[in-house]
Amino acid sequence: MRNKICEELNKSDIGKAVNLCGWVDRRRDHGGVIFIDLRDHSGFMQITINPEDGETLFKQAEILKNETVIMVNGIVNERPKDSINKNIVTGELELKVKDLQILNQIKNNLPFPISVHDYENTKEEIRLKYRYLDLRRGKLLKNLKTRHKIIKAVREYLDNSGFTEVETPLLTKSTPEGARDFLVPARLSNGEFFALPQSPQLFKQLLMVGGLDKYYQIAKCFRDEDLRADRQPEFTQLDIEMSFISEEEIISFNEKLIKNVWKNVLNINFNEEFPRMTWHEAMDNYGTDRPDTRYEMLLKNLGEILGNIGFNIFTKAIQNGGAIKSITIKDGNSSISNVRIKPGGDIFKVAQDAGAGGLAFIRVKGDELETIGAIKNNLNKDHISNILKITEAKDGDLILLGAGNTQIVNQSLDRVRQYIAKDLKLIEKDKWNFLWVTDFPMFEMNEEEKRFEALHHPFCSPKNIKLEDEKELKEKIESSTAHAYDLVLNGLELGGGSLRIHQAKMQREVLRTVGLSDNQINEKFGFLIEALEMGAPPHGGIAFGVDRITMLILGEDSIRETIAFPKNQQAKCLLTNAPSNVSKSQLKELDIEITIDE
RNA sequence: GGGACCGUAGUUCAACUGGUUAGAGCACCGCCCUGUCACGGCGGAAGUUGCGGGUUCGAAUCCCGUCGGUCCCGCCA
Repeated sequence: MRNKICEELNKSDIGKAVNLCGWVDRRRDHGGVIFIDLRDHSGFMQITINPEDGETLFKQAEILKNETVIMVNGIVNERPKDSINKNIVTGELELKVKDLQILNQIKNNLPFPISVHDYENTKEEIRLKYRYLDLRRGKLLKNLKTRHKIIKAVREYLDNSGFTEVETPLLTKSTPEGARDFLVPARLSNGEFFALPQSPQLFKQLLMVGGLDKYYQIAKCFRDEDLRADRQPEFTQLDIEMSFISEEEIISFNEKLIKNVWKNVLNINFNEEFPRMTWHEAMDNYGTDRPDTRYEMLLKNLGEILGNIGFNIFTKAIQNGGAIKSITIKDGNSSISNVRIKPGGDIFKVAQDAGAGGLAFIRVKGDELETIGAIKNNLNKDHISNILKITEAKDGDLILLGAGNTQIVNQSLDRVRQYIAKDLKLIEKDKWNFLWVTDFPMFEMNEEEKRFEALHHPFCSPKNIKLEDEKELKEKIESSTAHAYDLVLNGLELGGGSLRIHQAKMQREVLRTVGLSDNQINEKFGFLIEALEMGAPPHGGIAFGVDRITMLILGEDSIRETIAFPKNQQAKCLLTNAPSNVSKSQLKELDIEITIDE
């Protein structure tokens, strides 16, 4: 059909006859001469039509509308010197048209403008409904190409490192804990359901038992939970698993893999090793397990000083086993007013929304502290100098304080820290702050349900627990640390992994600890435990969020900008109108009845 | 499940404190124009202000409800 694409053309083509296909991006009709910007996936080429070229041809060109699909045949000409357009690659050329064919006509009034010149901030709702038009606008195509480049770099790297890509089932078994499953009715086993995988976790472990040694997969995963800008019900993981491997080996290998992606896609080299931090250090200093290290304002512990000065809220916090922590805002006295940090203020509200009862503050003025009387009156010189020392606060700085339940103090100061960093524009652009967070606890207490939950998942291997000592196994496992690690980038979790449990006895014990009965364990995970009994090698791995990596590399705010056909926030596909009703006969075949009252 | 913000022409936006016939750019339709490149000029059509109700002499604007959208919390082993 065509023998060239627009941006392949250069001066060496002058005088040659070529066929081009594409869309009418824009028509400039001067009455006598008509210019058309022809657009294809590569870029633009101006085509020109004069009345002398033939009456039929000219009349055809006169009525061309934007986005009409055309094929043109003509001679590549050099443009007159004063008509060169430096803004486009083919700006020194034009195509003198001999023949023009309309391959597809368009209806009037497209839902939104396509041409880059009319690129407008279109409502996402209609962008999703007409996703194919949105794609044609170019930005999304560029994003998809970057995504492809990332995946290609990953595949090449892993292939060169001896990995095999294996597809694991999409129709699989529902498992308790974790996210809600998407269920699929199984016609041949009436009344029973498959679940779409939340991750290929157990299958990749079974591949290790099968001796595959090094596995990866660009895996679609499904979780039926509410959506966010960085969360879709179906998303893509880069899933990796290796056998006979240590935690250190996995971390350093994957660090190289990620560095390779940044090198290939952005041509950025990281010569230093990614910094590391234990989970406890992260929680202590940042109040979160995915710290954004692009800015300071670390959390400082003031419990020892302020816990016994006689200020009731502080005293209680410490007595109840909680914490008093602070963040220091450089020059906060001038940048943040009292209105904002007192009840009703925006910063106060951020802390409050995170569960904090309030937000105390201290303003440093010279070597004096300015704060409410109930705090100030109980501070002696030693207190003051210690506070200044720990908070590293100087004249003009503002110290914000949270007191109470440690988790709530951490969470609220973390949110306040992030909020202020954005508000005061403390985040430098083009920073790539990777961070490994290690040594996650195996379990945390779910206070509502009064039971332990796995912090990562119940297949992580606990550190330093001896399987032989029955008593130690039971006693120590609840408070144990996992061989688990997350890779964090600029405060966002890129991926996480662990060494897995490869011994059946340990796996049973961990599943018991998260509250499963032996019956439930056998029913839900019997196949895994059986496999572990038959010569499972020590193994471990990691999974990265491909959508998130792509989003960060592109500098987008939503993973929807990295996915060809994403769902909206109600988990609907506005293009196809899925999900939708199915016919009665379909339901009958499955013995399924819909019982929605209203 | 909860909170915040939003919904005006095909589209992007405007319309002051509630006050004429709800305006403008692009797109669309018609006419003119032989070197433009976000071409230009003249003219035209295009609106149940998401929907329903209320307050008012008067509602795009205020109130209530509802539908839709985005962001966030919960949730996401």
